[in-house]
Amino acid sequence: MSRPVRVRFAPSPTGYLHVGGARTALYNYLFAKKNNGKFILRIEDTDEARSTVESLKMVISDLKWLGLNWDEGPHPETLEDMGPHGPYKQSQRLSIYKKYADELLKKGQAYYCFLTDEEIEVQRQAAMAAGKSHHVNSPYQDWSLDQALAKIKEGGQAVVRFKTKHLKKDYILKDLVRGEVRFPSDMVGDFVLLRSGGMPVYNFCCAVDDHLMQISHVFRAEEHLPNSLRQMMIYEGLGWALPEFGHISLILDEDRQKLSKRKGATSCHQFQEEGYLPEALKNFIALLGWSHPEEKEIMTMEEMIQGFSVDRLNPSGAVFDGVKLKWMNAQHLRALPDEEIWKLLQPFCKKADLILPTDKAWAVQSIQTFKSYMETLQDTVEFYKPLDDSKFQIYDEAKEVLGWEQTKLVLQTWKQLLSEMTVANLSEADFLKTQDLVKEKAAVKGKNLFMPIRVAVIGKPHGAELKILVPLIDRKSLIARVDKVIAAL
RNA sequence: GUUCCCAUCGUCUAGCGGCCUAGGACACCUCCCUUUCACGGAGGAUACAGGGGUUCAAAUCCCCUUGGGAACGCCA
Repeated sequence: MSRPVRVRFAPSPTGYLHVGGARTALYNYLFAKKNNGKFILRIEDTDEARSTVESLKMVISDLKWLGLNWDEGPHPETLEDMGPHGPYKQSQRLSIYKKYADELLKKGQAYYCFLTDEEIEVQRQAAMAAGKSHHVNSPYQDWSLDQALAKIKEGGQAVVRFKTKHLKKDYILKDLVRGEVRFPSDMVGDFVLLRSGGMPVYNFCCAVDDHLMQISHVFRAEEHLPNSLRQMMIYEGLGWALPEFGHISLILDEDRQKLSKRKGATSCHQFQEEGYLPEALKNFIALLGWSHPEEKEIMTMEEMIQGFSVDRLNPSGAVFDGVKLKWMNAQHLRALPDEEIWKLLQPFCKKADLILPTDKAWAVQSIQTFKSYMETLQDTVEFYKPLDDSKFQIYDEAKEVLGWEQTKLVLQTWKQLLSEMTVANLSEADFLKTQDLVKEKAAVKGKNLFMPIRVAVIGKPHGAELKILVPLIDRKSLIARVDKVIAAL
């Protein structure tokens, strides 16, 4: 209990950060912060075929976007190791793994195995046919180390396997979220520690690093549960004390399968591009498998940290509901100060080639106008499009309004009034006055009056209140729009 | 197939033996606000997978069944 809290997030860099990984990182982060511990980022890049520096940068950029800052690990900018337990990239720790593999080899707890893929496949087929679990049964497990070394000298290709046969017992894992989990030792076969090229495999590096980096608690996804048995065996073989483990439930898709890239957005980067706020994404994924003690729904990071505890982690899987995420994003977005929203919006406007006024008063006024409509930054751009003359268009949903018999008269009357004015932009009162005059002169009222005007202003019959929308557009532009709509009648 | 995990409204969840004729949130429906649409407000419908125990008392504990999921790699 006195052990200082040190947790880690250990992604393998194979692309942008997946939301499942993000949640694992988040829980580790929250746990560290809550307990005055350290949050460590370790890079599991021992799969040479899949790991790239580009991918590492992607993962790091997502982590940075989320604001999950780590105390030890690759530096967020330079990628250079920071912290006393480096290197933090497993590909740079090869000699360390080799050393412990040798130790296990010498103690007879691991052995060189010369089985080929083909031979293993034959075993597997036979086991399948017999309806048994297919674990490798290596004829080399009882070879002496010298015997194996001699064969290697002759050019033999060998992997190092952990010997499990003699381990006849149940391993009990006291899981922080699942309680006692009992694994029969024969649940796994002799698993690989070192590949034939000498590159270590996940379960081995993970155990070695967690121990060496003095990790106190391991929170990871449920899919790793069976790996825990292998890692427990390694810890036992090396005579090390186990860290605490907590296996978090899986995030599922609509079909209740493990959320995969094949179905919709799954990477943090995608959500960023779609205009989600990191605060909202974190809030949402935090609630997928955890709940605040006071059942808070919309939370700040600080509230999550304060309310976080392992016993509120839910062991059952959670379906990722994009609709709720959107709602949550809207809540966070609308809670932001107007200037802040405007600032966040700029990259999205730029991407859409929107040319908008730059003065602050206009910006704030426009944000207030659209605030109650905003869900993501990306879709907020849609509300701004009609405000850019070059992007003004008449939407299909306006067709019905254009077909009304009074529409032409209303628009012509309004245009006439606008033309007679001299102000650059109408004020709210100005607009209301013109609307009343149109009502009077054209003798049209109700939706037959304001719907055509709305279509002339934004190209569609639904949207924010006209009296606040109109002042955002200059008068000349308004006239040009009316002309366009009249021409389309 | 084998092993392990899981099981409350459609979804996320609260609930850790009596406060539960099961609470909240998203979504849905109705109404109010509103000369549109949103926002907001007020209501509504909807769940303890099934069966056995244990107990005075079970959504809560145990067992079985069923259903779902994951893992069984020289991936992580």
